[in-house]
Amino acid sequence: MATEFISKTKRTHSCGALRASDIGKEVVLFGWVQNRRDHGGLIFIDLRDRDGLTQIVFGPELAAEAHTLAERFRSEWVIGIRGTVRSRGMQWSKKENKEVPATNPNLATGEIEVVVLEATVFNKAQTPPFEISEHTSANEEIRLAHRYLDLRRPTLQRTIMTRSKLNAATRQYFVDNGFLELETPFMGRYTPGGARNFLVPSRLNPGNFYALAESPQLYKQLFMVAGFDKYFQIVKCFRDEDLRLDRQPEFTQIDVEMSFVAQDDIFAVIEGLLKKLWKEVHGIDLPTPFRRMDFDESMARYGNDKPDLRFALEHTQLNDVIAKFGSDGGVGPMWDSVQQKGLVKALVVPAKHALSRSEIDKLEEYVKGMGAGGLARAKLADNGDWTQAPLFKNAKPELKAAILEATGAKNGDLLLFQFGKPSQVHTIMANLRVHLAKKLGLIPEFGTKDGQWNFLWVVNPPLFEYDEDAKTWAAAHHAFTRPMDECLKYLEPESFDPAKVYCYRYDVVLNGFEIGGGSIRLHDPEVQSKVFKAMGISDEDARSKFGFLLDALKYGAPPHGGIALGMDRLAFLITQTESLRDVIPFPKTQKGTDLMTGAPGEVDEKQLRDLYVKSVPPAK
RNA sequence: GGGGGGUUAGUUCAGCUGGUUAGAACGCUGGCCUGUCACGCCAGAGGUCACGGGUUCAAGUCCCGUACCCCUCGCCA
Repeated sequence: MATEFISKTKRTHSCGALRASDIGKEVVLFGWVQNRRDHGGLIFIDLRDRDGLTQIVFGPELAAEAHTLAERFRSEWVIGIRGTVRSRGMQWSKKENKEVPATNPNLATGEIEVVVLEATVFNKAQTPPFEISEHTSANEEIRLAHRYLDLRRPTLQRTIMTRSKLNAATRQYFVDNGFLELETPFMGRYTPGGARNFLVPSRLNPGNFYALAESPQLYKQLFMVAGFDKYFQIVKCFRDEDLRLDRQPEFTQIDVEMSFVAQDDIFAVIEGLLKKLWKEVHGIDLPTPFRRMDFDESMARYGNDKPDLRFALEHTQLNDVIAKFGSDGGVGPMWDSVQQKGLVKALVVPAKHALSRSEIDKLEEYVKGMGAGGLARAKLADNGDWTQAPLFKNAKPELKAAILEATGAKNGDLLLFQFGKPSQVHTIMANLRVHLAKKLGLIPEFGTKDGQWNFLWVVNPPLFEYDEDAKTWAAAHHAFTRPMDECLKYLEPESFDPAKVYCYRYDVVLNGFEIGGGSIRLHDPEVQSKVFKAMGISDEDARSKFGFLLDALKYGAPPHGGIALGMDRLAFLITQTESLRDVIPFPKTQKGTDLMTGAPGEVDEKQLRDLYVKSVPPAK
């Protein structure tokens, strides 16, 4: 009967389509039973598909057979109905003390209902482990285990459909602008450096492994060498690193590379794309060009290279102030830190956000969790006294005055300090800043208030960073980034100073999340060789690691550069959801497992033998 | 690898200072109900208190360990 129904009776509308203008039409709807309200006589059912909800009504005298069937309907049964669209009846309003139209303003289809003439059941459903609705409160673990049910919920359906829209708009944008969508291998050769790779054993080549691409970086540069001067791809990438709220082991990038361009050209292309995406999804016009900030400035003021500019709570670096007074300042630990090439930073919490002592103690616990020794503080009393500030007990008044001047702190404000190893001080203060902003209600715990889209380009970072362990200079990002022309002299032997080499690298940041990053590449083999030399990598080393790319650059490589945007992060931010997992249909847990399929799982001994692989579980 | 939070009914949670038969809401099952819309009313079923040890006359509750989930530092060129 069900199969007969579906072959004879074709769907005429989705469950979100019908309006008052359709009244009188005979329609066929298919969908899931969201909800049954059985009045003994009349039965109301909200029928759901991905487009919305439509109220359908079964009356005993209208279609007795369908009504009898509907008495047995339960949540999530899949049914089909044929019926007539009609206006909803009148309803007695106690509030207004008169008859009012029984419309439901919460539904797009709330002006109408479909009175059923014929109904069929395609499938019954077990009672689901959680309610399939907008307002489910089931936790993520149970939802991930039944992801196919979670994906049936309107919220998730909307974000997944938005993602589809982002994909379509992205392709449209690049194609319209003359880009070619080209594909690159997932399985490639392992290249050292960067993220840990997932490895795939080669059956045909015993003992050898493919690496899953952590990005198409090298291939897209080779496309430039080959002359495909505008490339894009929406592509999966794989990185075997620890997961976070905004990191999954497999994720999607919008990968872009262009020839004959300078940094500004790439910015314009990406700003155009983001403008289009925000217009498409939110109907708003993002102001462009985006703000730009030097990497060094971002580190100094915010402690990282992805500052959230929706609020202030900026850092102040106090090294100069502390150094000016030296050991006379009376704050020994800070002076020691400055002498040991450490960093001293302060953050002012304005008086209006008054924090209790126990709240500040909680902040101290929070920063200790990141390895801080403590959280030095000074509460400025209304008379200007420094209270709760043991560190400053012997501090010179002039030093205190200088700190106030540098930070702009006023009576009633709270000063928080970190000092020590620069990278650690930056990280702790950067996280403290965001943590405080959430706690003080300056930004929401997650998501984005409408209109608060703070885009930013972070530009001009140093090319190298010093590797304390290896005692060498290493590429801060990758070795194929072009140094700024005015910095090239610091690669020459007579004025060698890697710390002063800045480069054409850029990150695009939105509300504290890095949504993309790229660089202008090194296409000149001579400069490339100097860069390797600065890192202590010989030509032979470089050749053995990146030989094919270095070769390619010698055969007439055009100047080129590119960027990759994190599609998942973009989707997560644009949909204002809580986590990347909300915009990935089948995401993995923090340990990289799939709670639905049970991946990763064990395999047969024979499968391992075929691959010449032996499994050695960790000793307990 | 480190720090923090969590795990009690199908779901979300409460369960105090260790003390009789572990509760609530929603959901589920049955009944009643012709204008509801997260319908309403009545009744009922539903528990390996994550797992393993330990302390105790007595453990959901205290201690130790393990597993899993979440946030985070490290890591992510």
